[in-house]
Amino acid sequence: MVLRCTSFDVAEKAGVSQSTVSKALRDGEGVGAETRRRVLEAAATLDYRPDQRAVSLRSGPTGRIAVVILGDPDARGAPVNLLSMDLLAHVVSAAGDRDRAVLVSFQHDAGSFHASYGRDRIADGIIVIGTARNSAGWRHFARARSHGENVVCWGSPDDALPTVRCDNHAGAATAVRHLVATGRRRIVFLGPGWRRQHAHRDRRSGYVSVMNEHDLPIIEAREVSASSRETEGYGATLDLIDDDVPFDAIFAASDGLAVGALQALGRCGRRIPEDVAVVGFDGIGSASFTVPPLSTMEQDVSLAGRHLVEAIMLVTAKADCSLPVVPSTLMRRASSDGSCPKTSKI
Amino acid sequence: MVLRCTSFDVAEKAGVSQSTVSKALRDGEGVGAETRRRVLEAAATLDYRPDQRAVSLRSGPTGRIAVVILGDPDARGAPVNLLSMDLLAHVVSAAGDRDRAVLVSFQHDAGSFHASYGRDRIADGIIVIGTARNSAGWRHFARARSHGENVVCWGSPDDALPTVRCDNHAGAATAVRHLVATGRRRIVFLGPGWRRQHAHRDRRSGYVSVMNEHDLPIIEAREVSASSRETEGYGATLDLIDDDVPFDAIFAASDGLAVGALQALGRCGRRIPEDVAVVGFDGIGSASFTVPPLSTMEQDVSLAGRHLVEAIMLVTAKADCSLPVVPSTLMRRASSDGSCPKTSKI
DNA sequence: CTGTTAGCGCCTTCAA
DNA sequence: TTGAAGGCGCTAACAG
Repeated sequence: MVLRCTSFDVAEKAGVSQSTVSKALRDGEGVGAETRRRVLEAAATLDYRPDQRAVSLRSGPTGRIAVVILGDPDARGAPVNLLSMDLLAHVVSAAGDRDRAVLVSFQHDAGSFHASYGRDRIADGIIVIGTARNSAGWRHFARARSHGENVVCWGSPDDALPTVRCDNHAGAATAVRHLVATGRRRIVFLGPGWRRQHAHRDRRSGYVSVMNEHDLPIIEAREVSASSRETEGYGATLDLIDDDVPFDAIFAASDGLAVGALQALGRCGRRIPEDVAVVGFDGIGSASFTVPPLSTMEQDVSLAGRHLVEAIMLVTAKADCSLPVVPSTLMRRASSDGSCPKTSKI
Repeated sequence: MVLRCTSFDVAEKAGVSQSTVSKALRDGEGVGAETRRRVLEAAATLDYRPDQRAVSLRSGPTGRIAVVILGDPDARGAPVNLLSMDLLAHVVSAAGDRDRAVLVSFQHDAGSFHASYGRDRIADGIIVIGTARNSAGWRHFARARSHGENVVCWGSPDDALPTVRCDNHAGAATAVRHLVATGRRRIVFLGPGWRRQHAHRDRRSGYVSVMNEHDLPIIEAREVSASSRETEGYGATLDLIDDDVPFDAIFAASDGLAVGALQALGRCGRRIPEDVAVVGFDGIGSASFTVPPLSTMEQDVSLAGRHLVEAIMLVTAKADCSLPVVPSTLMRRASSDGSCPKTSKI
């Protein structure tokens, strides 16, 4: 076991005072070269490292960022939203690059939300990443912010918190234009069961505007609510088929929905992309491993992660920051491109 | 902004001394009822909360657990191993249940590993979750442990660290028995390109022993190394087909490999499961969303998460603990069960 | 250039 | 029952 060893031990061994040790180990400013050498040597042989709690206690901010993954209110155990997890990974990486440690928690139950990271001096700011459905959660963090917590977020259904988001309208328009350009005319918009959210509205409006541009009919899948996006997409697509709605393409507002649609189409014998082209939105990594690989609007999560970290640092420093919009790019894969299957990643 | 407010402020407002505040807010032992009431009231109106850094500095352990996700050495940016992320989520949940905060970091580059959480008093112990390939990483954490860090892990290729793992041999045997029971005879073992690891050996040995039991031929896919398991599985399966190896089932040592196999089989026109049944191993959530849904040996990640947290707490407390083995259960889905597609989750 | 002296905010003996 | 005093380990003024 490591015996705890303090700067006093180092001081004794080097034959200097404790404060000299502190200075020598920090920047070395105002310490004689020879003295500094002795201190460094003593510290090395004793394997000394400063207690970060004391350092932090003394010098103000904690140097930590809290990341809260806000899950579905009815989620049991751990959440599995792939996009959130993907973004989490990038936020952690970006925070590391800026020398910030990251505290992570998963929260979903109303009644057990925890947002007092700043007050408790556990972290300097909070990044909330979530799906829009947990209204109680979003409200809780909005309130925490008005009580002085530093908060920025991704995925909020509204504008109560400073938000980093994707350019949903433009991305949706790009996706739909791609479908139109490849000859599709009866393009269905497949939205989530829960529609009261920013991202969904913007993606839908992008779809609508391009369809109008081309005088094509707006076709919307019925709302289906289920425990996962995949199941929603599956159910909604089956409904379309049951209702004998003619369609030759689906633009899904999220990859989860699109994956469900692929399954439903497969089960009903529709060929993809010959009979129906499918394009999703989000860019979860596993989308490229569906059969056939799913075309999607891929959000730049890496950039989003960096933006979130920059934003929380600025907010914490009380600096003004206009929150940036993250671009998305079309990944053409086999699900929307019968004539060109080689664009598939594999 | 929250003005920092200390126990001295509360003391002044309540007309008592600071140490009385401390006691009153803690357990209330040895404090008069009326005094305590006044203190609580003052604390409430001032919205006082103890600075956790000071609390921790004073009272020993940090109350935090570090979780390190060890990624592929050549990973650029953030890792995407689904099982690791899934497990991370469960570890964080389990830690929350035991009142431990979790610090997360993603590490992959040799040369920038960070393991001195204990020495720096940043956390009391480290849970390393990783894929076996990052040998340098595993070595680094093993060394850190011998220097006094408290470490437990999941996914280590060897036994240098206390490890929580799945019952790989038994799980593999279950999977292969299932294939045999449903009439398959020429069952391929599809392993990863990188074979020097515990999990792989045990899963292979489970396969071999059941095949031997039934006098069936051992058929192993060629090793293919690629940047992802999916691509490895894809390539290895194509090789099998190119080599005209006859087979009617694939048992893949991980779901990533299995997903790649599904893609390759799909592209070559083999029907699943009529021509080839496929069973994976791991239980990443998205396996149920492939087309067709993938049968797999699902590890109990939730239990694994709890075990890891328990283990690190015991190790930290210098208590003995025998590390438990996590069971896996067969999820029968359409990829291995032509006659019974309804067992699919959707 | 170095050492002494105050704290950071809290918990915990020990007297009163 | 309460308060005064002494740390936890470190940083940062201020003297020497």
